Amino acid sequence: MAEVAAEAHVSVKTVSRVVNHLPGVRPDTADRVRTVVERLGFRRSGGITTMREGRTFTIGLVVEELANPFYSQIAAAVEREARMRRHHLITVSAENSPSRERAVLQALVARRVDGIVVVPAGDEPVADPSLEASGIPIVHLDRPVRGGRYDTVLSDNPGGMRSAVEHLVAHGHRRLAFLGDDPEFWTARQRRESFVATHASLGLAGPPLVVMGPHTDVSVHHALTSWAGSRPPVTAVITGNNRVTLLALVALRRLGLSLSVVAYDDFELAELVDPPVTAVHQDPTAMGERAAQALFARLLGDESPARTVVLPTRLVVRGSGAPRGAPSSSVAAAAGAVVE
Amino acid sequence: MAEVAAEAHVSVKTVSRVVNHLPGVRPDTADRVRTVVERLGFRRSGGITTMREGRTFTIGLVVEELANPFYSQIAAAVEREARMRRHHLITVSAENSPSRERAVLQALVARRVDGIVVVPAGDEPVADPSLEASGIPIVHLDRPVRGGRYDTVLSDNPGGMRSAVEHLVAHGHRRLAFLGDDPEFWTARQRRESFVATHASLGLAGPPLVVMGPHTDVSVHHALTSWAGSRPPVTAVITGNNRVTLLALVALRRLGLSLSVVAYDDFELAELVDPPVTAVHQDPTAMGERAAQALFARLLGDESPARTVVLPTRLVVRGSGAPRGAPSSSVAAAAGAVVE
DNA sequence: CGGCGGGACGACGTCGATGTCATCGCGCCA
DNA sequence: TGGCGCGATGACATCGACGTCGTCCCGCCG
Repeated sequence: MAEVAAEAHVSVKTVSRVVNHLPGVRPDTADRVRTVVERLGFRRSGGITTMREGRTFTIGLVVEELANPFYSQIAAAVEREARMRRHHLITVSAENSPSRERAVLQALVARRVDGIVVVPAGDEPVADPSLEASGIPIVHLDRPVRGGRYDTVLSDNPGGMRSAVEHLVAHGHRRLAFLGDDPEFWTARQRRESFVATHASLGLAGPPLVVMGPHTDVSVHHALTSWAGSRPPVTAVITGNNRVTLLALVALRRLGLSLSVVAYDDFELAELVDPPVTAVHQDPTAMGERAAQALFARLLGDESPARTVVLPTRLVVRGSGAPRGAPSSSVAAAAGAVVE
Repeated sequence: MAEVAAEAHVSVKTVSRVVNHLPGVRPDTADRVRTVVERLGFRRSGGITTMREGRTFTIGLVVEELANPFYSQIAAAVEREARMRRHHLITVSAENSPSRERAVLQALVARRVDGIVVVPAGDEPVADPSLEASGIPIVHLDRPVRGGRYDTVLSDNPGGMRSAVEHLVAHGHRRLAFLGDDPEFWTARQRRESFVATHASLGLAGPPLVVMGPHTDVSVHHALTSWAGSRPPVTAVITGNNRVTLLALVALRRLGLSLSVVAYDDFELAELVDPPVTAVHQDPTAMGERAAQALFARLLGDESPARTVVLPTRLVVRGSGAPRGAPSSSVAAAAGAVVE
């Protein structure tokens, strides 16, 4: 800038005025400055406004794994909201490790991001004094954190699971199983609990069948074969999230089993699998939008108490919920057992 | 920092030394300072290093659409490479608009990112003097730009398309069609050209059948029905990218057509579609990694001339390439028509 | 013709952290 | 006991841009 000023025989202040379209500069002087600015390819140093204004017009997003479609849809939504407000988005994968998450959050705070949307890795709040002292607004997404001092956007896991179980039961299934992900995940536990509760409230016989992760193709393979071979056999499986769904569908195909499936987490090609997969749709786009909107509300000065929003899920029926494979008589028998 | 210094009865310089683990501070003094730092929750102002070092330890990624799995895999790979090098990643969707891309690049330059990976929206270089004057390293990914002054990482589109065509012909298909995406995309044009060239080089009869996008379900529906009804009928379709693949598979299912399909762009559930979809695998993860590596090489001072890397594709055979649906005699007849 | 008002412009301080160099104080040796 | 050397520490300038306020000059009016 000093260079430009010298070249144009003005002070840096005048250059500043011209660059920022401030009044108080004679047109001919402004022209001269603009010419030099053009010639020297001068640009403001950007990072400097950070210092004075204390804003970086950048927000951070911490997810588990960016390659997972669930999170990439969230990231796309958050980025769009940010872009609409002339902010940039820094996205980081924390790989579901609380220690990594803490490091990542600290790094984002050090970068002076204006706010953070985070899918928490653990249930415990990140006890980082500097993070709290920074006063940077945070929004929790998809999973709550004990204490709940921050805005939180969740999906209605109990409702989603209930709709899945009820759908299967309505189609005559009486022996259902839940193939959940790692119970370390809050969402996995929520879905398990709702599965068990709904199982009981519908008066289904026997203990609820549940196998939690973390899963590999082997563990899924084992769970499915044992369920299919049990007496009476399991006729329908609910998968706990998109990772589990993928493993389960592959295993079912390889094993030649034709259990009914309801997938928790909808996916783009659900319609194309044979049979088309009925799924609980969570709308990660809406989740990302709501989280970003809550964050920007805080950035605009919203000082109200932390809120928790629970977004509804939607059961997308595509056919995989109907009884298949087993002789129709057995289905009829099962259906005959319905109370009421 | 001044606050800490006053509290600890030392100068800001000494605080600086302690915080940065610089030598020349008595252990007891350092302890005292650390205690105060802890108590006041002091953190370096991050953005400030920008001013002196001129580095932000942040790189930018510009893609078309973050929700598209192809790009989200790229983003995940670039983010991982960046994280390994203690850099942050700002990801922006340019929605395939050159003007938006230009604005986005300018914003990233103003943010003083250290480097940029961009999937160019157009063929023409972004003629922005300030961008070039900034001296910020840029790597082009997936699509080249005229002039080619920057490092570029591409996928072997001609080779990928050739492998797809050859695979289908090897399975007896003689009437193939290409359902390409918008020819505004360089990759779409490359694949079209390779389809036509391979079609000719294999001595297939008749003009190559090509319908380019942009596509909607209607346009895809129309193309597929007209191909299926042509004389002799088309027996195999190559889809131009993951967007087109999705539309085509849905349309085929709805129409009840059983054309063979080879998808350009592999996808996670390709194995689960009925029949499993043979696909040209581009490995977006490797593309993102290579691009990031090239960028960081520049950041470390690599001054060599711009290089272009072309990554190989891999045909993942899953069964959808084999003739289907049509009476076996017609396939046999087609197979009988093979020259040699 | 002199004073006054106002537009145009520049000197200087500011932000947060750090490089540079001066200084301070202490112990040791001649 | 005076001087010297060295480790510890601080004062100050610096980076880039902008806010504040003073200054300068010109034209207009009494």
